[in-house]
Amino acid sequence: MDQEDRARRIVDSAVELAEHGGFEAVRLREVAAHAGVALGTLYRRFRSKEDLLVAALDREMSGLEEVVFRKLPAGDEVLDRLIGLFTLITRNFCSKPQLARALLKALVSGHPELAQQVATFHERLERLIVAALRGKQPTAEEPPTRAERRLAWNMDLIWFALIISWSSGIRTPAGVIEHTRDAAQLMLEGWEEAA
Amino acid sequence: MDQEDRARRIVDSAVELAEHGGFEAVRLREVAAHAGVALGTLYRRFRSKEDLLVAALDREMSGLEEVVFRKLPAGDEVLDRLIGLFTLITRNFCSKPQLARALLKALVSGHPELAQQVATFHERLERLIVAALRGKQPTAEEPPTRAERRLAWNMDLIWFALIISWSSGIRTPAGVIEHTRDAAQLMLEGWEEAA
DNA sequence: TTCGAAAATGAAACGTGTTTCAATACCGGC
DNA sequence: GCCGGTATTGAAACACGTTTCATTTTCGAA
Repeated sequence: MDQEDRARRIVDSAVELAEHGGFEAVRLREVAAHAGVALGTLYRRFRSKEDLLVAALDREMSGLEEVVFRKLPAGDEVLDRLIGLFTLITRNFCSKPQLARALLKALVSGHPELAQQVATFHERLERLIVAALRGKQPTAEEPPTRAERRLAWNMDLIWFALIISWSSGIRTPAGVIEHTRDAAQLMLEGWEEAA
Repeated sequence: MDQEDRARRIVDSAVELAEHGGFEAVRLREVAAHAGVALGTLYRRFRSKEDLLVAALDREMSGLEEVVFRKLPAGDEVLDRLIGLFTLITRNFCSKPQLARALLKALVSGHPELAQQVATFHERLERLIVAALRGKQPTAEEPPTRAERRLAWNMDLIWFALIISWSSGIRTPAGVIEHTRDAAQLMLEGWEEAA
């Protein structure tokens, strides 16, 4: 029951509560009680509710990375692999809607102290996209090319905006995937010959 | 001092407070006092703080539309006109950072009752983008083509994600503009011959 | 002008994020 | 084993979004 354990249990409790009732259901007194710690302990580890939920998002991303890197979406065509990746992560997010919306809300909360973590989230997503582009994980010897980073960068933004649209209630998961495919097609025009 | 007036003054007060102190500075008791109405009156017109701020965003968008439609960004090239538009709206947003962040926060808050207004925001932005693409406003006789809507749709998402990045503190206004240009170039490859 | 419904008011209350603080428990070094 | 500092606890308090409600005001129709 060291400090690590405490932090882990706090995040566990937050995730559990968020899965059922979303952002508002993550009542910090309840999180603390569930985790078996005092409210002050929670605030020693996490600067705010948003900070806590962003930590939870970090963990979710790790799970996603493990899934993706273990078995990269197959497909002979770049487009197929991209679509495979985005289908995977969109389904992954939307399968726990309340949790995903809570984590997204924290991510876009705009708290300045979370800026670094927000940046990291996008970097991790871009790494996944580059891996899907290539069909394998980039190595130190073969770092992402300029073109790859450009495309990953843009697809990250597109998917991010789409998942927020879903979170806002103006798009379905299927709509997110469909539009992501359309954007990928648009941006991949002229890709094969350039490669 | 009819109902319209009251609602207008409430939004006025919210904007004024947001300009100085951002989202947290929009304290509803203060908004109501500034507007000369009771708190209950505010809650009769607006369902929540986010609803109020989205109404303020609506008004800001009207101002932006007036500016853009009065003098559409010039340029012989499609790309120049697009860049002109996004430079304009990015500067417009970022010139009142606290206000913009407050309005964005409300926009992405995920409250289901705001879904329609969020959708409308994107539609208005897409209309501006199509106008910039053409160099003139679309008419009923010449509605946006499929290709135009596709591009506007994607550029809307890109810019939206970028402005949220700015709001999160991970990008500067110049970075937003720069990246928007890059995305526009990428998506405009093969545009001229297709037109 | 009068009447009734709708709107507005003022004030209180509630829930929850966040802060504070004194008291206590823990833990590594002597 | 003892000591000092650090982490934890429990509880209280504060701020602010939101709700409620009894009372008063406004306003259009008869």
